[in-house]
Amino acid sequence: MSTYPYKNFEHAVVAVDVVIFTVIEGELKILLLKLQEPPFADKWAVPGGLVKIDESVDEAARRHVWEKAGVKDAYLEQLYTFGEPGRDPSGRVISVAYYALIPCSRLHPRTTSRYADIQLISCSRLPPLGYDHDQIIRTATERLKSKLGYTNIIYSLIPREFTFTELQTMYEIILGRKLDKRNFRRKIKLLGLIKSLGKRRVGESHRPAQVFTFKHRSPQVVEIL
Amino acid sequence: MSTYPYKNFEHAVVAVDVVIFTVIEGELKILLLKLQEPPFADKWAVPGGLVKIDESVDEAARRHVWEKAGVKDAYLEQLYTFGEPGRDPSGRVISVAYYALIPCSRLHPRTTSRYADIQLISCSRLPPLGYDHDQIIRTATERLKSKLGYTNIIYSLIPREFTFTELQTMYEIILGRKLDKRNFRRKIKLLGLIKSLGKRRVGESHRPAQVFTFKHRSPQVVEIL
DNA sequence: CCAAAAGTGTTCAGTATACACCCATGG
DNA sequence: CCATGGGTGTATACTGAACACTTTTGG
Repeated sequence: MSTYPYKNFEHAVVAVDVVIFTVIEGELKILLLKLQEPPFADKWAVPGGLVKIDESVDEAARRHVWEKAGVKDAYLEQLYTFGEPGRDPSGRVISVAYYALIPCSRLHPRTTSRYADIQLISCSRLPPLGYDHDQIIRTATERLKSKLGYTNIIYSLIPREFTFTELQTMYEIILGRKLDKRNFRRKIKLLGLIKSLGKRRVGESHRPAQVFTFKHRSPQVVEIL
Repeated sequence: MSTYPYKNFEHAVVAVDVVIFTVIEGELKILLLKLQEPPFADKWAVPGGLVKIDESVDEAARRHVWEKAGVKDAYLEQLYTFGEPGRDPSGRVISVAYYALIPCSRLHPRTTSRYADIQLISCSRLPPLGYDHDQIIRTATERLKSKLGYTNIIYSLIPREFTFTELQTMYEIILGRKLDKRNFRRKIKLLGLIKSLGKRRVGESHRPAQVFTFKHRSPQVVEIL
């Protein structure tokens, strides 16, 4: 890096912060770490950290998802870049925020010595947060809700095999409102995004439900709601 | 900054790049600068530069709009952050891209010693661009088109006073397709975003048109198209 | 009187919404 | 046989799209 031209420029440094969503126990939850050191000791924060000199910003975000949630191929999307001086009291840090979607079945939170307490916490009962992470989480939640309506990204949040009711319930949990069963099923069928696996979910003290899966697991723009 | 904690971290630095749009001569145009030094001599680029240590990223973008276009209160919106290593051959620069909207009547491009050639160039006839600015411009153009459809931001691109046809033409130029006059007028009237100024555009060898203005000049989400 | 753009309603098709009952299973 | 969720169709309101003629001015 001897030719590095910005050596004498007093810079900001770049970090990423990742809001990791999952749906579990009938709620939309976020993976949070308990901070142990000042200036935000005992506050909570989303996973994040500085971007290394030789990795892309996307890679940095993916690395943090892997380190804290144990998943390598989560759905990951850049949200917004937060760059107010003063958002991090310990220095000029500009943060590129991301959000990730992980089905609860695949998520394995990992504690580390630096973050002894990692928890999935419901979006509707957030604890006091450090930095500007409340703002980041609000932005992420809005984006997720909005994107559910015009893309198929829910495929990345639901287990590979699911029933129609499970799919509908997942929408209802995230959107925070009830949907009409018949209209929902007609719409989803018409879009042709999912296919029946020809088997049934048995042993549940009611009529067995067909099991479905998404035909494709890649983001598409489609009018869902 | 003696307590600055990241001194020994080999960082990326942060820049902004701003795609400045205007509509003039019946076309959507972008303000471009001709680069004069390697590695992109004779290529073109959008205005941009490093973020200063004591300014927010938004402020840096606004500063570049002022320096190159002579406008202080343009509509400005963050687009996306481009952070691949290698996007700038001269060092690890992460760029937060913005786009700005300015009515042609208010735009005053300014040359500098560093950028002797500044031009407004049609989106449909872009010259060879340096860095990843073609990608940034594509992203900006898509966002602008999409946002026209569900917000009122066109207020920031049209002169303060305008006729109904001028408003419609501006949509048509940006979207690249014709709209139906009667449907368009009904929709806009129904939304109640604009008001007649009670005067007419005279002297144009056809029936005089009413002159309108936007009631409010702040971004709102409304279903336009 | 001719050219040019302003201004104005109705019809139709497609989509979104509201709504209720029978079915299959486990206990 | 009872409780529980699975599964299905129709009628109505609303919204978006297509479409043509008269008016007013300047030259």
